[in-house]
Amino acid sequence: MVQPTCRDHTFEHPMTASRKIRNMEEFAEVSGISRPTLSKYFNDADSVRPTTRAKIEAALGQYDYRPNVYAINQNRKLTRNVGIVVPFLSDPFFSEISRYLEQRCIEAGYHPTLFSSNGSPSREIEILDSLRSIKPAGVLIAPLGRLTDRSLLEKFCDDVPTVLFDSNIEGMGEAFVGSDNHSFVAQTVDYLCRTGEPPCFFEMKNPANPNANKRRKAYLDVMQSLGFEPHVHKINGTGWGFEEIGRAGALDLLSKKALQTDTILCSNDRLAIGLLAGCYEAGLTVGRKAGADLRVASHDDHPFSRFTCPSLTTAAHDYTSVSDNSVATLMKLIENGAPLNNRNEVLFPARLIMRESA
Amino acid sequence: MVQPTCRDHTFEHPMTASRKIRNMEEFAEVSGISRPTLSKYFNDADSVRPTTRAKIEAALGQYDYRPNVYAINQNRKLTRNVGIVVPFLSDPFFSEISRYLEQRCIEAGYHPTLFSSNGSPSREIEILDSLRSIKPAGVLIAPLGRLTDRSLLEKFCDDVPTVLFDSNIEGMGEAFVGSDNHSFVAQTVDYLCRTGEPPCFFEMKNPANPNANKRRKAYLDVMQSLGFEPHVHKINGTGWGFEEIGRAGALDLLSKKALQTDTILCSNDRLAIGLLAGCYEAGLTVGRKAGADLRVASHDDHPFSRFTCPSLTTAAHDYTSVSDNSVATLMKLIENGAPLNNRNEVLFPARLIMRESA
DNA sequence: AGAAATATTTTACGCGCGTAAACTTTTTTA
DNA sequence: TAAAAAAGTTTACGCGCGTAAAATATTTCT
Repeated sequence: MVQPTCRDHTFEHPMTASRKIRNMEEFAEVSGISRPTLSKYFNDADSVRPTTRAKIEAALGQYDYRPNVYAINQNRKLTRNVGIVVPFLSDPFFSEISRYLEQRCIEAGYHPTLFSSNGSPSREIEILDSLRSIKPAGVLIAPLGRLTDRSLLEKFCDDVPTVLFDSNIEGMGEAFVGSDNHSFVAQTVDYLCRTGEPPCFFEMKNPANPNANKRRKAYLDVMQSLGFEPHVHKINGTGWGFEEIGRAGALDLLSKKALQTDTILCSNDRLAIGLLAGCYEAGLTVGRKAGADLRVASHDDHPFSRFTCPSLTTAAHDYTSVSDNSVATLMKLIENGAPLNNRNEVLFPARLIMRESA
Repeated sequence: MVQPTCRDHTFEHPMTASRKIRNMEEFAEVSGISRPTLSKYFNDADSVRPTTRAKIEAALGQYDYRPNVYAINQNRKLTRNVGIVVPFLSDPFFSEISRYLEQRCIEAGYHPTLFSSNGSPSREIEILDSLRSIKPAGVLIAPLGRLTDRSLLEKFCDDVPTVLFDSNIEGMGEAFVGSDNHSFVAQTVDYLCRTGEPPCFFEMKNPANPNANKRRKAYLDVMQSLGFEPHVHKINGTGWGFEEIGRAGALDLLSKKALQTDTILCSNDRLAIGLLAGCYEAGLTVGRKAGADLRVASHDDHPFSRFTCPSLTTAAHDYTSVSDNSVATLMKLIENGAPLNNRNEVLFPARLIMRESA
């Protein structure tokens, strides 16, 4: 293997004309603290006496030494690594929640690493393999759902403390933290029925995400309990291009004049964004104001649903609670050092956000 | 430290009732291949004789052994790790391009790790520190821009082969791969001027991203060369909530009736999305069709610009070329093992996407 | 101040693998 | 088929750090 030559120069830090520290041994010499104590310090700065800590940190200020991560971890059963796995990072919902999760892990003193399977089941498996090799203390995963290889994920969960979030897979992992889909749909349906015609339901034919199925069921439930007849429109399309699927589905539905009501409830905001685009193209106006052709509402409070035209009435995830609770649960698991007796499931209710579309 | 107890069970793989392999030594025993040869194999499967390789892979099928990543890397100058750093992963442009970059790195046999500084300069520095500790063979970074700590990044680039993408910082890193902002603006301005009133320019007052400045300059240039008077509207706002900034800026601008033209060119699509929302709220119609109040165009071809109402006319990045070229450049750097003689800069032109907004 | 409790130092070994050197086997070339 | 070349094996050492045990030093308590 070719070695870089020009990068091997001994770099002199401007504020310290001191020697370059190659390992903990050398740092022990210059700091006057023994290596085992240093080792303790780097694992937990509070485990050494304050005076010792001060000396170490003074030396750190001068010498810019950092323990070798690989050497630290190779001989350790537990690292402080945490894996965060999502199905599709380009989906703003997941990039948003990942941001929260990362933040919480860092605050808890862990090192999060973010992975996206980009909708590919094989990539999801590869990620689990990569994760094994970094010996994570724990993993937070929003699985693909229907496309997830259940037996492989199950084996993974046997070996690594794992908390599922967003997409539940029955019995998988030590815990699940997510949103209460029934609460989402109950609020939107209830609101729509109170303020106008009862909604039909707009969703993909074969949703990969388990939440979609729960939302449809909740829609049917709530409509029945309110004494209205439900109408479900299942549109074609696969993959993660929900906006385009929603747009095409809307155009198809509108051209067939298949709507029984002027109110559409979408399974999720990304479909709704596509549907709004389709309605616009078809020349239909959307909104709750008198004179509009349609009302559209949805679920998730996607970061951009605030900026659609009209802005989207939706049921919002409690991003903060979901991410706080996911991380807290994982930390508890890790610190317990053993699986929970029974699988934990926590669901957070939605918050209805009334905007202009319905 | 508490050790997990229940996870320590010796797990028996269903298809093989064989012993658990703990390290390369043990795998050498069961595979009948010596450890140094195995070591060669795991570093480069093609570096061993085909018959040997077949034996190893047969054993791998049975025993499910995987070398310890930490042990592999701790004693190595060069790893196959690659860092990918972006300023804001929740921005769909960056999540999209990260997806491409990851893919290319994997195809090239490297292990990409994705980081987002989430708009925070201090987090960007922390990421550089984390990166050092995983001894990356190279790094692809889209720096924050104006807020980036230049001297720290420069020091990092001295130590690690680094390619900048999207946001250029003069002289930083071995190469820059990005988009030709002049080409973006030239195409949109030219198109707008040919088809209606010359545009004014809509941007943030203090853009963190260097592309914004180049786009403004290009706007001024192109307008002058076409013989039109330029008008730049600088709106208030900081941070990465561009849509909201654009929306508030639009409402402010419209309420002041400060527009000199019916055509607005936005610095980027996210501002444009906010501006469209603002126009909608203000009751103005946007589009190229007769009867519309305003025309709006922009730059980036943000993944959602296809689904705004109306759909957004914009200048598209060549995502593929930028990511392919970034990764190819980095791989060349890594394999060379030495810095380039002179810094490489590659800019890709835009592709005008005509939609309904202008 | 003296004893007890707590921290630190010394010493020593191990982790899993990279890698160099010398030697042996297999394959290729003449 | 013998010699040369290539590949594999043996042996041995090192990487940087975790960590246990015993000895020593420091702090805290009575």
